[in-house]
Amino acid sequence: MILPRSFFERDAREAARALIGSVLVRRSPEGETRGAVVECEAYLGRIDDAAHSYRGKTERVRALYGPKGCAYVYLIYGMYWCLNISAGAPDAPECILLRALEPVSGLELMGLRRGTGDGRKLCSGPGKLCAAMDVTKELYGADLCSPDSPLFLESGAPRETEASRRIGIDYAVLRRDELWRYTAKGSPFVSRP
DNA sequence: ATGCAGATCGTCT
DNA sequence: GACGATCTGCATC
Repeated sequence: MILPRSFFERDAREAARALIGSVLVRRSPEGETRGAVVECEAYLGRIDDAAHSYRGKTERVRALYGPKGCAYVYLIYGMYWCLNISAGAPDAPECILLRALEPVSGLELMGLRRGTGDGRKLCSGPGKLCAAMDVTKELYGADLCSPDSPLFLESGAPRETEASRRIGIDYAVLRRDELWRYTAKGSPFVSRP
């Protein structure tokens, strides 16, 4: 069952925690790949100095100001793409960063795109999962709640989750210690223990 | 196991 | 003009 828009129309922290165990599905000309979400982080906007929307609306984050359940894709360090899903109450520019997936199907294609055969490392990071799932700027703004979307989420088996500090945002003096990173307990597919 | 340099460019000040 | 919500390979302990 595809996750409805209402799933994302709530506090990004709640949606992020509930997202663990869901399955990200990518349909491309080369084939279909699937991965269960085992790690993600919530970014809250105006009150969160780690969020790209902390300082308001800019061209890059315009997807966070539209409908929820849409893709916010950005380039980091000039070479890796990162995938976020817009979430939050209306007018709240929040999002969920997908950080790691447990490969479910299409492993061969993922390996081809990633240049590795190690299943544990195929999607164990925000840049890695985008490479494995072929997520690029072309999917910017894509509606993940639409039936014919090339990228969408399916509900999965519930998993026990844990909360921890977000990764790589030590510059965010205000919110660096918030436990807004969620992981599937004990999963060997996360980006870090 | 831990650490660090380098790659590379769009976005924002 | 500076800096990333990263990843990889190579060096060292």
